[in-house]
Amino acid sequence: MHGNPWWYQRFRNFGARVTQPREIVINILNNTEGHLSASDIYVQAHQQNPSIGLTTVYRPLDILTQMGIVQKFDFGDGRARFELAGSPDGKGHHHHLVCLKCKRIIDYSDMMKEEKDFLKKLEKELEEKYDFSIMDHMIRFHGICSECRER
Amino acid sequence: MHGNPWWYQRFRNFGARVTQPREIVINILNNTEGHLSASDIYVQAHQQNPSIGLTTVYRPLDILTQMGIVQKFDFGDGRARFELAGSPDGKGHHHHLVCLKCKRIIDYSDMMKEEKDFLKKLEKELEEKYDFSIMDHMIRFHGICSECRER
DNA sequence: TTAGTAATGAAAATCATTATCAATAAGCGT
DNA sequence: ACGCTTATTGATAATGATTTTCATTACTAA
Repeated sequence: MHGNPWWYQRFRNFGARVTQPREIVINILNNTEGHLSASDIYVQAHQQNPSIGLTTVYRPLDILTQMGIVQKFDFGDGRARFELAGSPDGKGHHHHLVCLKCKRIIDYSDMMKEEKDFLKKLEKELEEKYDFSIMDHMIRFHGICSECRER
Repeated sequence: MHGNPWWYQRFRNFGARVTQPREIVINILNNTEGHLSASDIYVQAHQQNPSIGLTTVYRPLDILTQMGIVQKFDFGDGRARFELAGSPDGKGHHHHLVCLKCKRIIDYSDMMKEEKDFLKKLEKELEEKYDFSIMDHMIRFHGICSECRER
């Protein structure tokens, strides 16, 4: 409300305090491209403030995920990946193609208009039928990327 | 072709042998409801054949996932979950609502006709644009279930 | 300022998954 | 059916990401 980042209020509503480690983790996610693992984030966080340990990266990530600010992914390479969730209709919104062989990830954001139309109806139906408050969604395709197909 | 299960040929095409452990794992997935973890499957497999160890459950699951016969999920409770993929238009086809608080999973299979229409177009576009062979897809919604909302 | 409590940081613990390697068994040709 | 070749298995040990623990520190409200 006073020039505070957009997520300050969400923290308060959630009953969570705004702390430096949490702020740092959000900023790293906000400023870095790609799908970051906990230790990717740790490296950066630790540079910014060497007192921050790995544990203190996991915990903010966990709470941020519960709040719906961060999305947690498992692409099958043995470590979790994190991204800012962003709003489902905002510009950063995208989904993933995952290669079953090499685990390569391709981001796409095609046909978002059609996706939005479809999901709007579907979400409405699901929320009513299952009495469930939908906060975000995730769409993923599995298959074989061009490089793996040629081998 | 001679009364063999449907997946025999897919094994051969993939260059994999048809073995008892693999057969047992597929049958367990086929006969059991829900989202089974590796050790859920191990318990049953070990009952059917006590010589089967945990390692020999993980390995078939891995290869079956690579073949696209099995889908591997991570719902955030620290262990992977497995399901027969089934065909995207078959009867078992469904997706998930995942509660961010209690991790409860709700299966749904609503609006499959609309989903199919939407995905058919989207997949075509993605396959061409990214030169990627799509084998299956996964849709998931995150939010808060009715029980968690009331607390 | 002080009490009350949430959050941190370091280290140790947990626990699912993977690697290793000798033993076994599929599938192929004969 | 027989043996050959090699993928697969099974037991164990190793790995490594994530959690737990607990004493310390830092918010927040009164």
